[in-house]
Amino acid sequence: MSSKKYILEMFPYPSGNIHMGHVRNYVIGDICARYHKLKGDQVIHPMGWDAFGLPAENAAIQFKTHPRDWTLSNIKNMKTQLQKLDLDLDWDREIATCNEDYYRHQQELFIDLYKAGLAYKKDALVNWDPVDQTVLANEQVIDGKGWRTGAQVEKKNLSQWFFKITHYAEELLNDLEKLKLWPDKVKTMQKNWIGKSIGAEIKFKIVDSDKYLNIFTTRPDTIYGATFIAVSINHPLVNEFLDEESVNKIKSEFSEVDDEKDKIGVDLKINCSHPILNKDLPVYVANFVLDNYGEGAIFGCPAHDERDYEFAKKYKLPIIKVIDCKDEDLPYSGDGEVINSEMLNGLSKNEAIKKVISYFTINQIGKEKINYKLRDWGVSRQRYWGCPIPVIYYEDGSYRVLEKSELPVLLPYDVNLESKGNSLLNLDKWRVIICPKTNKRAYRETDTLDTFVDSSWYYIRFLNNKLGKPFDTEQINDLLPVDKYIGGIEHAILHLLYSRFFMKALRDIYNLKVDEPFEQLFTQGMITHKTYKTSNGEWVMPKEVVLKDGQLLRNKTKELIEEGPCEKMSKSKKNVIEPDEILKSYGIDATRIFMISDSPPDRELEWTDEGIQSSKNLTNRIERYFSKEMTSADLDTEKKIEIFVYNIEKNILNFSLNKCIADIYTLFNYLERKKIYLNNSNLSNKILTCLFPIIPKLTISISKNLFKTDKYEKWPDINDDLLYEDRINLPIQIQGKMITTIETKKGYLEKDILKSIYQLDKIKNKIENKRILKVINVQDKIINIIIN
RNA sequence: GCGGACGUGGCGGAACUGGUAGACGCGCAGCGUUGAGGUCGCUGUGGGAUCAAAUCCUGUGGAAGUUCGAGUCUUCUCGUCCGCACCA
Repeated sequence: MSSKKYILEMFPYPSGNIHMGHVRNYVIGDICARYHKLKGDQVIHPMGWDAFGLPAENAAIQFKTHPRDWTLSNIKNMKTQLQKLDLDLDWDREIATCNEDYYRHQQELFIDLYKAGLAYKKDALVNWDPVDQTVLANEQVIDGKGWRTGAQVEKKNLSQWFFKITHYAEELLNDLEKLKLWPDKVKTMQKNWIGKSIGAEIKFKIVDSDKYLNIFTTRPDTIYGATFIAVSINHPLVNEFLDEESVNKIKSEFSEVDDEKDKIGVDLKINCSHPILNKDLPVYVANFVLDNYGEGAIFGCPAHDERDYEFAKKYKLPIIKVIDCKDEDLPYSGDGEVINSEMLNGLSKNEAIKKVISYFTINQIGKEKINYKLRDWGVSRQRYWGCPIPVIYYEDGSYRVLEKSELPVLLPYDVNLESKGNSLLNLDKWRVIICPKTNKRAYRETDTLDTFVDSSWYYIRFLNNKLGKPFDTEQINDLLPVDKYIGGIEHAILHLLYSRFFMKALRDIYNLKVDEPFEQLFTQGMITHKTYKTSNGEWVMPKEVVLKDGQLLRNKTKELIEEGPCEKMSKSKKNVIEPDEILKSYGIDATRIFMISDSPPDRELEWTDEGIQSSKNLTNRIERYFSKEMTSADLDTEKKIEIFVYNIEKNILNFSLNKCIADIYTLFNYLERKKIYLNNSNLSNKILTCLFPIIPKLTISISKNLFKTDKYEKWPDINDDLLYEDRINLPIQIQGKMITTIETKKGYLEKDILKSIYQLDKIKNKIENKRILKVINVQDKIINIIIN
């Protein structure tokens, strides 16, 4: 039964060289792809380049070249390296996102998103990376630092383009359940990132003003315990009531707090009235209120929230208990009976929440509200080397998103990268145009799109990379989702969430029948290596280290080397192994075997010299085996080979590739021990066909010799009769403990087999003078004898 | 703090829906082939008792439970790794 299989590995950033992580990734995918081809499936297995991005700009400055030249030459080099890996890739589907032929279609998609209301522009407080001089998405800020530069991210108010990913928050969350073949870990990470919580939005009236302050809470049941209000320093209210100087003063005070968890605040000297009680609550600016969650404002209920409690203690604010608990348990945030709360007294938490929300709704001071942590995706980047956003601005500040007929907006080649910030800004001959529609002077958008936009739909473009429009609807419906998507876990949120959003957005715009881009996700583990250091802390590459008289020495200088723990291969720690060098000394087949042999593919793989050597020994052994003179094979051999075919197939389908290697050893151990050599028999062909996806080069060279062909045609069909094993070693237990086994035929009669079992010495000794209470016979599996 | 994954020999790891724990590999030890060995072949290898063997005991982080039977299921506990983290 042939079907369509789309097998995809995450495409690489063309940084210059292929590293071992790529090799592992692509070998895993390649084994799948080759297997499916042998099964007669119509396989799509493309490769391309995530070719826009900042490193190219930095490298261009450093090496006095151009981002485009640098990128294209890297692509050329890496393609040569990839081709040495014997990967069965559809190179005619190749794309590079920096090519006009890719990004012009992306500009079209941008226009469609805009028309659908899914792309919009707004002033927003954004994450500014001061080193890269660009805005970052929330997903690209880790621990308050830029994901690439590690620089402390600043907040800036800028007018930016956004994609409305929040429109799909609920669906992105719910559809995680449909992704049965995704790792739970990734799904949980996305779930937490989307961060749905159900609560209420409450309007607090600002005293002596006709304005209101909106606050989101998941605990409206504690409203009677509210004793203050706190807002984030970036809340609009702050700018309204304080001048810039005071705001800056507070900001610097906040940034001086050593421990980020220390709670400090400044009294804004304004009050809000309590929505139910007749009292006023003071409003503070507090450092612990997040501006990017909820409304950027909270009501403080010190008795039942740790942070509010700490804050109230510090600023001597009242603490009112409204959930029944012991005083020493304060702050208590658990469930309990509501007290001190007039209309809610005696209710449980959930009852109280329900009742108070309905009260708010009726009196129009609040309502039920579902809140998500997920924010809209800011896609503007103040960088040159990216996809131009197809928008122009007029002198009056208004803008126009271009028509599709005005595309493409080409990225100009001649730029001065040495200038500060985005070099497009200084390129007036590109930036300034006369709008063909209005004949007015206009300026092109100089921000470019986040490169994660490029990678959000590349798997679609692979389906037809030559089409004059972004994609063909029928083809998408026919060939998507990707059946197996293989890559690193580091994209668990960013790329994989954005791609899911894109698929859904395109579905809605174009009436596609696909909801999710990737049916199965497989995250491969990192490759690690021991680290080596000299006594003065200098990292040393593994190839420079030699073992002499039990001591590790640097081969050139004879310095003593300290061995450190196994860590992810990284340039900075120099614990890297270069694929090119390994290919030279061990060949591609041994390398492919080692990539999958020692650990399951989703776990870490430790690189060892012994490991690659034993992989090499295995390829030598296989080659040697098939060069021996043929001997005759018996039925048992045929059965063993049938089991081998069955296991290899099962293990490839499960991504248990390490077990495939074990299967290979098991088979050859058996054949060689019994001195059965198959030479150019059909059985050889069967074995070699199964080995072909794993070690294509070697198996082809063997088949040229034995069969005078360089092709393997078809994965062997399994003969179930040969898999069936008639004779078994039946384990016998007494009191559930293994005693011995007895050889027998399947389908034995219990009373017959028991007769022979009771004759066995080991059993006889144990049951003498005992009464047999019960015999449990799990037919063809085990017999357990219970005695008193 | 919240969430997730996991804990099996000297090491990497096998063990399908509970049914012979340690497949396979690495390492180690012994023997052999070879002028040589990043080679190859054979044998052994969870721990303990016994000169040795047959044999016996014990054994999947720890404690308890369910079951004829638990690495696998349940509860508690300890530990490791990863992700998120002042999320109102």
